[in-house]
Amino acid sequence: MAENNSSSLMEKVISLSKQRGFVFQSSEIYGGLKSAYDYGPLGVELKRNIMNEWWRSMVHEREDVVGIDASIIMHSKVWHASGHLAGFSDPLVDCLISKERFRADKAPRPQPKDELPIECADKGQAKIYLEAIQKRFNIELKRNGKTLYGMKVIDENTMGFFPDDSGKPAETFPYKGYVSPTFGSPFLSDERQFNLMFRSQIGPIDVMGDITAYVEQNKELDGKELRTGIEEIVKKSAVYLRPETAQAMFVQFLNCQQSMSMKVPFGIAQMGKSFRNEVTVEHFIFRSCEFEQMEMEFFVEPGSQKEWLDYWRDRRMEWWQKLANDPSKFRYRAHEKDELAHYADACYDIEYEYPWGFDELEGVASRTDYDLKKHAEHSGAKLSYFDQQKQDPETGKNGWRYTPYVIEPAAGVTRGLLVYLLDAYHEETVPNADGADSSRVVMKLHPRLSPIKVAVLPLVKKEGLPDIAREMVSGFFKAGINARYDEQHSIGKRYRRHDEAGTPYCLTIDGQTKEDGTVTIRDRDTMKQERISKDEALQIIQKRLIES
RNA sequence: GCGAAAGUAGCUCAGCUGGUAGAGCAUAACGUUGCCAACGUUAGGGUCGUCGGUUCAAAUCCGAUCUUUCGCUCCA
Repeated sequence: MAENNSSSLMEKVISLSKQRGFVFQSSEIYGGLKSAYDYGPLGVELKRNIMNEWWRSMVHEREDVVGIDASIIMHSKVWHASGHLAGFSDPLVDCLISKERFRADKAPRPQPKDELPIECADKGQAKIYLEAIQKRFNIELKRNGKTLYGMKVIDENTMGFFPDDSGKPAETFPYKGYVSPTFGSPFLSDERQFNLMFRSQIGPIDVMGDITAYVEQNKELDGKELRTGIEEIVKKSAVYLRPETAQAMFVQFLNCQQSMSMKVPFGIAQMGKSFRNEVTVEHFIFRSCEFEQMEMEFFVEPGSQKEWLDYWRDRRMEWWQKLANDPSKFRYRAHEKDELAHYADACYDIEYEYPWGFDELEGVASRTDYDLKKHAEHSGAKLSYFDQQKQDPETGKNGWRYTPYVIEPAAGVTRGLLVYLLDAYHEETVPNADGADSSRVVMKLHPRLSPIKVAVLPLVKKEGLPDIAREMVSGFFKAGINARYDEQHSIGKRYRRHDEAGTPYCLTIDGQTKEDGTVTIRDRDTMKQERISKDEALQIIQKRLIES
């Protein structure tokens, strides 16, 4: 088998995705929309199959997990309680010279009397920046190689340009208290809020009307005051697209627990779309603003979270590996303390070795009781659990009321789809009809993930063979198996086409079928064929799908 | 957001210094063949990402913009 060059594997998978109908660029005929993707005829099947497998293993096959499907738009108080509305808007600043954008709270903070050298990447850049500063601020900094100097912090709010050693500034500027991390530039824009959640307005009356009226009535206000006023108006009817599906499980914790009489430990699972205004989008469908998640919140007794964290990490790892050709490409990595989100006391990332290196596929986090407590606090609901069988560890009395701890396996569907496309892609050298080498591309998707399970192919388009094939196809449909009739082109070409689509089995109807009622079944991976009875074909394929 | 590269037929690409677009594969039809990318004949398909500028003339030069890829930054 020819080894794939990993740098071009991504390109090949993207190209095949488009050609075979797995993934298309969104709005392509209008020039495409930044990092939004559509799932094509095969992609939608693959995505659903991944999600169905997840649902089956996480919900159907478990007595201790129930599912929900919550709305994408939730009460905006949910996001206040979860901390998303605060945490989502980080103040960002642009360097006016280099155009670098960075987070103000993470920037270096030179103190009064400190020099403010601007370290450029090279001499050429230094010259360009020198000119830009001269043009914009009308001061001529000194240049030494790739460093520009002459700026100094005077006090907390002021910096100055010191052209000589006299100690007197030729010009002073307001100082923001920090400089840009890469160049050390103190020439910065104001801090701006970048909302990472998608905001919209609910209600039929456009909020622009209220804003216009407000602005007209408050013409004397300055920019900052106006902004605050407008924010108030907008926020009144603002709704947000969920940035994760998890919050719905916390908010519906009591309803699920009570309606289904669930006893801790138990979980609530959900699959669906989430939305984030990512700062950067990258790697095809790996990170995009609209994405799909498969999340489960597993509620456990306080103190047992470590044990359950390990349990779910292992279960999830097994699941990913079971459906892949190469389990060695998966690993898990414990988060460092400084990497942990504010709500977590431990976290594992399940990572996959993508063409650009190991990167996240699923996070298994121990979220403590943070979320339930926050929602209890903000909503006034009693989001706790009463266990009659247990003793309260503090009072020693029978019956224990506590806020459950939460273990959260949160997987990206879209990332999973990318992983399985990458894992499935194989190029092989196989003999052609004359025995010479020819190459074939085959998507070795797990049969249960394959968009099409079985292709039924009449060897020729005549002698009644198409009728037999179509009859078999409808038999598969009745059994709930996605089959496909295909009569275009030579038989060899049809096999190769279904190799690329990842179809695991091809049934071929030939002249002998009419004589003895047998067909050939061809295996995608081995390319081996056997003759089986036409009437047993459905059973045989059903059996292989279950056992695979 | 910054830097670099790219965008020409469904796909992969060619098109040299400006002169009104080509190949292979793919697609469709007919014929022949009949088990691993067959052959023959024929056909369809591009306002060269978009907008603007220079020019007698722009796929080609210039500017802007959108999109993609890679690197940086970011990823609560």
